Amino acid sequence: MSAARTRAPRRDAQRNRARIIDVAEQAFAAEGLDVPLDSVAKRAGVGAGTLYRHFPTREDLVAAVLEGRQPDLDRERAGIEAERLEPDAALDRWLAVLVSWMRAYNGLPGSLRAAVDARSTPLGMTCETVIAVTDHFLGAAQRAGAARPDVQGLDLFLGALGTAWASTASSPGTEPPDGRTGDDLLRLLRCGWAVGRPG
Amino acid sequence: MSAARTRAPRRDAQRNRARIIDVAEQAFAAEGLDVPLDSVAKRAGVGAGTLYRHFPTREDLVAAVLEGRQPDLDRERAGIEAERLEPDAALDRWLAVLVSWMRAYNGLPGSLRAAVDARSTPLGMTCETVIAVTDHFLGAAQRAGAARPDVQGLDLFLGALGTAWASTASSPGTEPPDGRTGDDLLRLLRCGWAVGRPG
Amino acid sequence: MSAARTRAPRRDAQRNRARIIDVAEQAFAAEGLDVPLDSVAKRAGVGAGTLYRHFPTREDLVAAVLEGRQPDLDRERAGIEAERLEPDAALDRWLAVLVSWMRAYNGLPGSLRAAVDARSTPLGMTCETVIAVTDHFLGAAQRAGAARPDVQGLDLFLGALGTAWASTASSPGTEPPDGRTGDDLLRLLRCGWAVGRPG
Amino acid sequence: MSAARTRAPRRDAQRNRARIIDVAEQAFAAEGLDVPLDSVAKRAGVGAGTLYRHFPTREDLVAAVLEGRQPDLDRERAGIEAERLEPDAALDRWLAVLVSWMRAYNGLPGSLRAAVDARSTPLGMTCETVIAVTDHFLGAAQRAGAARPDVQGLDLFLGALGTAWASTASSPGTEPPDGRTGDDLLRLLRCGWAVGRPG
DNA sequence: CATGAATGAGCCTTCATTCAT
DNA sequence: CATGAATGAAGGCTCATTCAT
Repeated sequence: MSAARTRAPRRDAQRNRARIIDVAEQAFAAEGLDVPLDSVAKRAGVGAGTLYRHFPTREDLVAAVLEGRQPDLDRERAGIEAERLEPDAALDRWLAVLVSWMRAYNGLPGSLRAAVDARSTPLGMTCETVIAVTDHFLGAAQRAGAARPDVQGLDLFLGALGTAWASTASSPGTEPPDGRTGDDLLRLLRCGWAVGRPG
Repeated sequence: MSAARTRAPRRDAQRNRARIIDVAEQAFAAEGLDVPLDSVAKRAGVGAGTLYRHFPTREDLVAAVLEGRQPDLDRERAGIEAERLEPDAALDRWLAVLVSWMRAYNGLPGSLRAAVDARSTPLGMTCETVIAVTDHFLGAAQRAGAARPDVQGLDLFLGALGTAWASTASSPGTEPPDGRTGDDLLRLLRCGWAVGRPG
Repeated sequence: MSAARTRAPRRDAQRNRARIIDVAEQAFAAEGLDVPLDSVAKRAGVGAGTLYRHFPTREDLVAAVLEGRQPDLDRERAGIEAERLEPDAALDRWLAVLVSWMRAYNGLPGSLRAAVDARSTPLGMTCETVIAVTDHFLGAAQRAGAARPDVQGLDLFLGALGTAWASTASSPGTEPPDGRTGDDLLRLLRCGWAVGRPG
Repeated sequence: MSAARTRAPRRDAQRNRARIIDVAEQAFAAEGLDVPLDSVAKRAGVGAGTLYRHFPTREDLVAAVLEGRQPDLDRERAGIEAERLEPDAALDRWLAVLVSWMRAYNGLPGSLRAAVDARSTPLGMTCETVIAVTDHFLGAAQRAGAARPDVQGLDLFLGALGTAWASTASSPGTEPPDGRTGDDLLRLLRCGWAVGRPG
């Protein structure tokens, strides 16, 4: 790995790219996905053109930020699998992770919602990855007879999206309501396949 | 009450108000809740100031439009009750009505979502009315042991909101994906209490 | 003229409109048709939106400015006709007027060139008007056997456009070269019909 | 000629230069002279700096591209002379060639127009070359009494420029109107001297 | 000598809200 | 009470040119 041979005219470029992503992450978290890209560029100490060179589309930037958080998602997944839970409980947990992930930035559900329809975009691919994992957990639950067979990962993904959206303020600044987090909604969503037997 | 002495003081106003609402309804349906108010005013044949006088806030206009559709909702409710279904089936039906109602205009879920947090506004009161009905059906189901006791009408309202949102394109023109209408999502939502036991 | 009865909520609007046109005329003359509209608005002392309200398109503004100069053109035409010249001489004179008119603002030939292809726009209609006059003079010359019968007003208009263009700097700032005005070109253009009898 | 001893010092440079010109030719033809130089560099597989080193100015690049097409022009000229036409017919043919040559790339007339005023630049020298040939044909016609004596090659060059410009859409994509090609204009231009005998 | 990343000014457009008439 | 003109901030995007590597 002592690969310090490659000509590296990209040293600062990569640094800039990383800084942009870093700044964007914070900006998204603080002001939502709608924050003016100019302000991101400024805060990152680069020109507008530089940001644009790296991320021609806002979506591209969002995708890059999410990519940076991918390890977290992988870790969560591994954690769930390591616990060797019942299939339905595992799915349960995964959905909770999903919703939480979607709520990271204001407006993220909306972007993901749009990306699901437009595969092939970087963000669309991120969705596909996540949906695949969901399918994985869902499949196990279905094989165990713990989930309805006519449901797909995409359904759950969209359901989680709606849940995350409903529990998030759409307009930046609106607070995540009065204690009514998405938990109640999530509970409903879980019930969908975990069989909400009151008994 | 003493007949017609005044030339046309309030007559015009009411006519204008009605026309604005009518035009807005069409505009909302066609272009979503984001239509420039200017264009609504123009299409209604009134000045921007007039529209503004009647509806100081876009929310007010939305509320007025929804008010006009309230009878439909009442009728639906009456219809469900007239059928004397099992409590859970009735709730089921009501939720379907709810989601459908929320999907009438692009962007409506978002406005309702915001209004729920800000009661006292006209739109917030509309929400309360609808939530009350939901509580009515939910209560019956709960008393019949057909629904979890720890869920509230607000939860279902928010759930329906998320469902309606997820099944609606945010940007006008984007089609409700590949056949995956909100029905699948709705099914999940219903399952939450309707007991989705595959067996 | 004592017509001060009509409700006139447009008094200032018209004043603004006039001022914008006036300022634009100067700006076009000084910096060419490419001046930033923002600067025109600023110089006219109005907001960007106001300018935009009056002239949604740059073309609309150009058309309005030209409209203001229409009387000049009419006067020129009347003057030519008053002289009762031979048909070919009259056409000759009119073409000179045309070229001169086209050279008023840097970039005008280009806008007119585009407008000819897209009738129905305000600028396109201006073109049509001018072409009609050209057809008038050309027709007379043709009937007198002094001009080729297979040429149309549009041909001469385009020819004049090319002539005006060739004698005007395209990039603002470049001076109208070294004494080589459009006269030489115009001479060529005139010859096209003045002596072009195939027979 | 003595085979390949030097690794590739000048070889690359020349190869790059050639490739850039080649790519630029295609880009100019497809998108006009306004293509972003960045894109040309990218398509040529070189860095922007490299392109810039070879051609400090866009004009320089244009000149280089035209230089590449010079043989065609020479061949045309030779062809005309080989036919031993009457002087006026020869000039006629040459002008047609000229206009056609000017219409090769969108925006070319504009660049040439500017270059005429600024001799000494590479593009200006290209113009001079072409004007010289025009003078050659024109002179012959004048000596034969077939062309007005007070016209110069530069006049015809500018006339051809205007003709080429007027018959070319400025915005890429706009078609050369409804069948009205530059032929009609060219016809006018030809007439200017072909029959313009003052006598 | 090549690379290609960074710069950064500049323009157009939209629309909610106010207020003179 | 209606009108509709004016406001004016704000944001996304491009691209020629430079210069560090």
